[in-house]
Amino acid sequence: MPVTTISPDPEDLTARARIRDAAMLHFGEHGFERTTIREIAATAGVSSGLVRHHFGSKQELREACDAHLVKMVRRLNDQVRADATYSDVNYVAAARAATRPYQQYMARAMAEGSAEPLFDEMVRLTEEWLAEADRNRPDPPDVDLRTRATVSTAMALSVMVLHRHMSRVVGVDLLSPEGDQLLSRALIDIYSHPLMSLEDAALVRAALDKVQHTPPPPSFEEDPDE
Amino acid sequence: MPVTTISPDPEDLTARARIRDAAMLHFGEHGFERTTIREIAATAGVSSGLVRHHFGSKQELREACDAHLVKMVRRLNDQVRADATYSDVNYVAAARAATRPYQQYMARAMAEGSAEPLFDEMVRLTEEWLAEADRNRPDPPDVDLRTRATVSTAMALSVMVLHRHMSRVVGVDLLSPEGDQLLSRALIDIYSHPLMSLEDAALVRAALDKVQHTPPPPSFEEDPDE
DNA sequence: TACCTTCCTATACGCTTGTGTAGCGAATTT
DNA sequence: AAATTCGCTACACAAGCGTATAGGAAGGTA
Repeated sequence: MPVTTISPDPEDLTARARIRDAAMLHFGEHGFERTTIREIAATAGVSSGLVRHHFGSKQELREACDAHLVKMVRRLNDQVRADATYSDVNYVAAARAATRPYQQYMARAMAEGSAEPLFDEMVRLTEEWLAEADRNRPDPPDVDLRTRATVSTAMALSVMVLHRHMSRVVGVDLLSPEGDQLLSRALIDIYSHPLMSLEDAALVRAALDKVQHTPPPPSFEEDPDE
Repeated sequence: MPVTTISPDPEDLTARARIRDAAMLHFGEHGFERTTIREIAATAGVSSGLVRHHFGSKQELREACDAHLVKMVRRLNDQVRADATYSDVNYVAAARAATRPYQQYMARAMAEGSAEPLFDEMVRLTEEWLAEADRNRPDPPDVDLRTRATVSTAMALSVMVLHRHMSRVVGVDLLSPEGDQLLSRALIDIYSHPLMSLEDAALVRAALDKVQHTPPPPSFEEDPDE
């Protein structure tokens, strides 16, 4: 399996890299605000001062993590694309499997509004993908490619961002290998079946056209007991 | 429009309610960690001590917000369901419009792993919806109803959770009325068109069966420059 | 040898935060 | 009318945080 390589012993990494990895671990697990520089330093096996020495501030450390994430995902994407053993049909699953080590951090970053370049790039890739899908489509799209790609990207990412809720409901850790199997199958099943018929879609569109010219959205009554 | 009511003047609310509303506002806008009790108190027009008096602790205040969110969404859901002016076909859009005042907070709560009961309830509703859709489906589902409902729910929530990224890319605030129009149309278009053909789905499933019995997922080489 | 840069630690500062406590006025109860 | 509760404020505290600074050890360079 050409893309597979042993990740180096943490002992072999430079302190800077260890700090970054520790930061991604903690940021991914507890979020940016709830993790302290001291915790990161502790799991990296260095002093807290060194964190500042290498990254300047907590915010800059986060940006370094984001940059590293983008770099890694870009590299993995290239690797998977270049690898002939992955047909383009199971490309999605391969890409998801590839980004597994960074999923936790990626999910947090996305949820917290960080990692903008990564989101943008994913939209770009989805655009290419959708543009191709549009060619063997009977009816013309109702909205522009960019918007549809954005929504599709968000949907794909949602399973990462909300994996805690999902795991709780399903009863399986979706970030584990078994959970990933289950999730992949569910995604395939959903992706290959429209949730709405074309007729219903037309009906809703018509309803939308009507609503568009009516007064602003409804507000609602508050609690009586307050 | 029967469901529409004027929301009461903030001046008319009890301090407790004002605090809760202010908390939902700030939590929704900046997240739980980044908002301070003092900020909440300030926008509620009360002292910070009163916040503690009414809610005990910041965490309990959050829980009160979650509870209120659940209550409101449940109520709005009942209203929309009971209202005959909404056909069940544009039910989804109506529900989204209905929850607008709470979208920001809801998105944060979901992303931060809070509001479990609400997610669970949404899954339950999606299960009912999917069960019906399953009846006019040619092929049998590959995974259980619960799992598919969970994934579908997460997807539906993604547009809320990632609305910042999406708005940035699209160039329109998706929480605004115009953005909502655009978003609705995009969702309808996506929901009414499978992103993957049944043949491709079968192919990927087959690939998954093969992968299932091979060694653990690939790990990747680290940066050479560290 | 002397000097400088790089990597790293130790310690401390200043600020913000959530939380605790004391107390006041008004309404309600007895 | 007295007592008690309730809504609310003001003030203080202890802890934890990010950040800053001073300095030591190692290694290269002149």
